[in-house]
Amino acid sequence: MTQTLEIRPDNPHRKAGRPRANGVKASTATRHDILNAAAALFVARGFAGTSTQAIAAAAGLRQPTLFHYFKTKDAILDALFMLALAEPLAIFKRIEALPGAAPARLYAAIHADTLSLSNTANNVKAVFLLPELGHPRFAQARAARERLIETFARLIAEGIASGDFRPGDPARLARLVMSLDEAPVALAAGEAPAQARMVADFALSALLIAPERLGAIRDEALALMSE
Amino acid sequence: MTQTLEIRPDNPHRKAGRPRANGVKASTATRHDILNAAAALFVARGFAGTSTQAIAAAAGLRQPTLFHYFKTKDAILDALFMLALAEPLAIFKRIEALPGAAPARLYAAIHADTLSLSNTANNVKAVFLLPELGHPRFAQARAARERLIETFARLIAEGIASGDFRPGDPARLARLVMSLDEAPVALAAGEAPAQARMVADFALSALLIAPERLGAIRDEALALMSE
DNA sequence: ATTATCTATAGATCTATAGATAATGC
DNA sequence: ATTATCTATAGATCTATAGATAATGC
Repeated sequence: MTQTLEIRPDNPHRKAGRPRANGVKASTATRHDILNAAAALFVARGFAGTSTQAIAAAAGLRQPTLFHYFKTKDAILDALFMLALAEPLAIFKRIEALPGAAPARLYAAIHADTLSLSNTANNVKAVFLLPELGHPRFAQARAARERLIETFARLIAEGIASGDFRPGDPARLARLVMSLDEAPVALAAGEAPAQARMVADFALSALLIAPERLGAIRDEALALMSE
Repeated sequence: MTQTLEIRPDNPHRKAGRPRANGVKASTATRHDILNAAAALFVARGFAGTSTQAIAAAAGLRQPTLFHYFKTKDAILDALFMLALAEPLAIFKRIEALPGAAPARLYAAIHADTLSLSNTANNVKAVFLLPELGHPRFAQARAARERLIETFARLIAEGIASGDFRPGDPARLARLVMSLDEAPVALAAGEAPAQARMVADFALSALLIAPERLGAIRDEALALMSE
């Protein structure tokens, strides 16, 4: 598992096209470069606080060139939302179909979500903290993220029903878990796995009636995922 | 305790001044109204995505009137940050001086922080999720918030040393706790105490080696605070 | 005389479009 | 012929200032 969110070069064989004004050889994955630059800037300055000029400059382009790759500025943010959601959505779907007990599957989901988001270049996960996510024009991305939270909620409800988790409102607990996943963290290279484990351990310890089972549940979860 | 963050009317006896263009009688707490309007808009649309025109309209004023109360748009956000930080900073200072054991004091801190933020009109707490908090011009607010996180970290370190909490990196755990406190939640009226309890219970359950002590710790914490 | 507001507007953006241009590909 | 880029710019903002105005206070 742990497919990275690496975006494939839009056109790996590209040679045509006017040279860039800055003289730098064009990347073969300009779209990817734009998304990376935009993610870093949106997270640092906000969406409205980042001009298309700033994104273009960070990607080594003139401002109007962005509109060759994205119809509007909104479309850039939408692509980032969808990019950060694609992998967790696929993994969660798989996890929900697995046979294991609720605690191990919840551990696996939290672990995979934190890891996938941390994996992505330039902490794409932090885009979910942007207020724009709440705007109607990004309803699709918001709905996809709600599906992730609902998966957490279902697994939590299952664990409460089975007597593994302490009683509580699964929907609210699921939101707390998601806010742990999306906690803004500056990760050095290679720290993502440790962060994923810390977050999943923290969440499961909070939910379990018998937290001394954490180690066994972690092992079961990681075994589930490596199948 | 639980002093609310209610802002005092800047000038409760005001009668002078040109009438408003919208005909509505001027509030006696215009500054307060502006902050409330701005908080709701910043959280919904982001800081740069909210025009001073929009804030003024929501407060029943013409756009330039804002600048009678705040020198710049930045100053509005800065006032919001400081407003949301004032109460937790005061409470944390008190808690650190209290004699109780680390778990109860940590419980008290988390509970008070979640409650204080939820108390404030218009979910001011969500302003801490705005990317602008990271900008140098808001360094003072960011530093104040870091002091809150350091209080969590000190209490967590103390609890680990005393054998109450499971081992871990106090600084990272403190950030996880803060992200629970600031989890974006739409609270109906009167739900804030339940949310504060849920967050504090969740955090302490995750940290304690013996989570069956949670009930006793909660009682101790609430007793501490009502002294 | 003081206060809180207003109207008008300068100057600085910022998004997106139109259309030219300099490469490669055939 | 197609592609990726460029330059130039229209039109729509948006912040903040200047200075007038309509109340109350003395």
